[in-house]
Amino acid sequence: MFSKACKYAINSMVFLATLPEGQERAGLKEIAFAANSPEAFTAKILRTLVRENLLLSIKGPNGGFEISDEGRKTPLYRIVQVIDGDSIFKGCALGLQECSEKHPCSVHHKFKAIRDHLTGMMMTTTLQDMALSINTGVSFLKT
Amino acid sequence: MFSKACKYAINSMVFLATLPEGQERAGLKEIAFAANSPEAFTAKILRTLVRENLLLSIKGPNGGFEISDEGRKTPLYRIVQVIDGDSIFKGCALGLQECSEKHPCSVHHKFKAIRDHLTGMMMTTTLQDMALSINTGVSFLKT
DNA sequence: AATTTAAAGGATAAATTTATCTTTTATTTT
DNA sequence: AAAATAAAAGATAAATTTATCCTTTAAATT
Ligand code: FES
Ligand code: FES
Repeated sequence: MFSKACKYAINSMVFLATLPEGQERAGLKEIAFAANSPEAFTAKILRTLVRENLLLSIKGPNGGFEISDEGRKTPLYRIVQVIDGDSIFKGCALGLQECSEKHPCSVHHKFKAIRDHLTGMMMTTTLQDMALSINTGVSFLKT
Repeated sequence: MFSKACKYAINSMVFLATLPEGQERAGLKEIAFAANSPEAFTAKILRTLVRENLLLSIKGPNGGFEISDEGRKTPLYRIVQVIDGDSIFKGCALGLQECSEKHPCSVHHKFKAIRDHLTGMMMTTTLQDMALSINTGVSFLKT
């Protein structure tokens, strides 16, 4: 469904979103541990998120990463789009170059309904929402 | 969503399912062309499907592949399961080792609904259904 | 200013997926 | 029986994704 890079990105962002006001900064090591992702690979992914202004990064002692205000409000959709592109939201299930009503594949109608449901869910679920669910003990970040 | 190998498998099977009674056999070349898939790679995938008894293969002159009766009735679900495994139907969206109600990730409830919808659709859509939709001109196999 | 800390950047490597090519085996036709 | 045909099998290669490592840059502390 999503690439590993994308899952690492989501889990890193959600972890940062769970941190309380005033101590929202975390270092790479801490993030990678919390997100269950390999450190160096995570670093690379975080830089992408920084470039997208979803994260702030601070160098030097006591440096690290913070989720930006924008990042906190960001829907899950955006993370997936940034890391994996939007083929999962737009592409044909069976590999036709274009998914369209005009030239549909043999599962288009059934598949589109599901894909749109997924898209809607991803667009309306923010990292903040996910973090809250974790902070209230309803769900979990790690296995 | 699905791997290329999986899309090639589905499109090859659907193509074979579109062939009319009495001339249901096709060679690798014809199949690969119809399914828009690379020939040698397709050959490898077809062998997997033969091993699963979803296809029959005949060597020698006028040889080729035919969809088996079992294959014709097979739900799309089975092709995906054989080629990609069932992580798409069972796995956690965010990478937790187990997807479960007891230890859910932060999108579990929302995601599970969608995933189950997908699973249901894939279980109830047979290759025959897809082939019929193509044969009646409602949908298309190639771009 | 010098030292330490931690991210940025870039090079490299491992693993997996996708793709191709060559030889062997089975089958049909001559 | 010999030749031709087409899939099976296995080796190899290219491309992509995942992962690690090393040097540079920026910032805080001493
Ligand atoms: S054309 Fe295949 S999903 Fe729309
Ligand atoms: S635990 Fe993540 S989808 Fe079920």
